[in-house]
Amino acid sequence: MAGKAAGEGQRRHDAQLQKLLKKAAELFAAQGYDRTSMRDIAQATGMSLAGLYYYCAGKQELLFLIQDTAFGAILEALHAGLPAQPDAVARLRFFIANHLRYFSTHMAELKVCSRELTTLKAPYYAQVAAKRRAYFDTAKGLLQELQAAYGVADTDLGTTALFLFGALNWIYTWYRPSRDGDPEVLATKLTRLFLYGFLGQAAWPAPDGFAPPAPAASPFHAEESAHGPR
Amino acid sequence: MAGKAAGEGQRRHDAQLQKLLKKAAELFAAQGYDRTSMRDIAQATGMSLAGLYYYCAGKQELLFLIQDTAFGAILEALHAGLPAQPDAVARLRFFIANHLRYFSTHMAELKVCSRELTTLKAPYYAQVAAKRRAYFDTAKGLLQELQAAYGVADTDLGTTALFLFGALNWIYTWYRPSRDGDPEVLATKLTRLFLYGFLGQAAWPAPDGFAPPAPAASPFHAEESAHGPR
DNA sequence: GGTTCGTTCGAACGTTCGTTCGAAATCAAG
DNA sequence: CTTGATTTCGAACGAACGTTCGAACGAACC
Repeated sequence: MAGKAAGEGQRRHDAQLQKLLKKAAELFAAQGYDRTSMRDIAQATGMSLAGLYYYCAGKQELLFLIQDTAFGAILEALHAGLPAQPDAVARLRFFIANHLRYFSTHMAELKVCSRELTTLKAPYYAQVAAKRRAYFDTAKGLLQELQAAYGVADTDLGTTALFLFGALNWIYTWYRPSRDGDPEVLATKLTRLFLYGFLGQAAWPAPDGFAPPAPAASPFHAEESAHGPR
Repeated sequence: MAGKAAGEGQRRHDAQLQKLLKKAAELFAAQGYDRTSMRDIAQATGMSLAGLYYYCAGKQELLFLIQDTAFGAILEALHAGLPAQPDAVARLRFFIANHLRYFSTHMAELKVCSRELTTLKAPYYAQVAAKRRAYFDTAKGLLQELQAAYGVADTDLGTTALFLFGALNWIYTWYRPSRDGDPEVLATKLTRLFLYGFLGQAAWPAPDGFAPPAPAASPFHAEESAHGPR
């Protein structure tokens, strides 16, 4: 591999690494990081135990690469799509839908991101934490927008954002594609629940699951929101 | 220890076991189950490594006892207090407050319950899962009550309940008593957010954190709910 | 003192872990 | 074929793991 473009070998090398990361993520997601041994990963990839170390520096680096690329991708997709959203409500729904969309296509990776929050150590931890912080701050910014636009009195946006993140990050413990259906439908449901609450959900007209949220002038329809007991 | 009531020795034995469970829970919460060794626990309790096995059958049983007693206690407190609540809204708030109250006094144990959901194996897992299921079903029942009382159209209560559990179970990742304050205040905040949403929060008059929720005839105050952009 | 019983522990067992290393295998280029 | 770089792997290392076992301890009873 001297004369040839040197991109050929590079590409193959990268492809092998991606396959390794994919299998590792699946095992970490299924059994947890600590209960997964390098021997498990070797067997799943068809490589030998020693062969793994040609593609990565160690077990921690595997976890780091999984988390870092997952957070990077979800952040990139978020910032790529946000500017096209017409208003604050649509932006929040896009944030939620983006999260669920990425989750539905990379379930193992995102599960590992949620479950192994504190597993990485000194050199690796900081970089992932920075991306997670950026992600959180973006969400908090969206809530601030909503707060300003609708005159919401909320003295403690951080806590509110953490409740939302809780609902999002807990999904990995129960979501089953066959049972829980399309991520877009789930995103609509969670957006409505978060914005209008369990008792006020009906106030937001449900698009049949897919349509972007109707950017109605007023999110409340007076007649519909006047639910009372009986 | 033959003539003496045999309750004296029993009591001391139990006290020692409780101390062991407490320390084990703290270590499991701080480092995770897998990263905590029996040697760590021995050192934290002042016992020798072999001495631990006089009080428990093994590491898995430690985790089992921690999870089983925690779930048992929170379930008992829940069913003890629910009947005194006047209406469906008060019952939901009590459920949330009960969870946060128990969390604030047994942070390590509940963290271990949330984080090590799938760690227990065959003989132990089923019993804890049954209690967790009972806890979840109680919450779902409360939502059904609310649904009936307020005419909420929600085709999928299970998902809604899981969003609520997500917010609750995620708290262990960020809650710091000094920063995040009283659990009762947090419970009020989460109850309002869940029932009325981020945009509808103001509809529920905020008791200064402690008072039970006002069981207003209508949860929505028409004038206040008519927030629009700007 | 001697016996008994509940309690503690040092020492070790067998296993599994992450990682390393030097040698083989593979393969395009000269 | 030979060369040289890239890729693979068998074998082993030292460390840490959960658990076991038999001996020792201390306090109560005869």
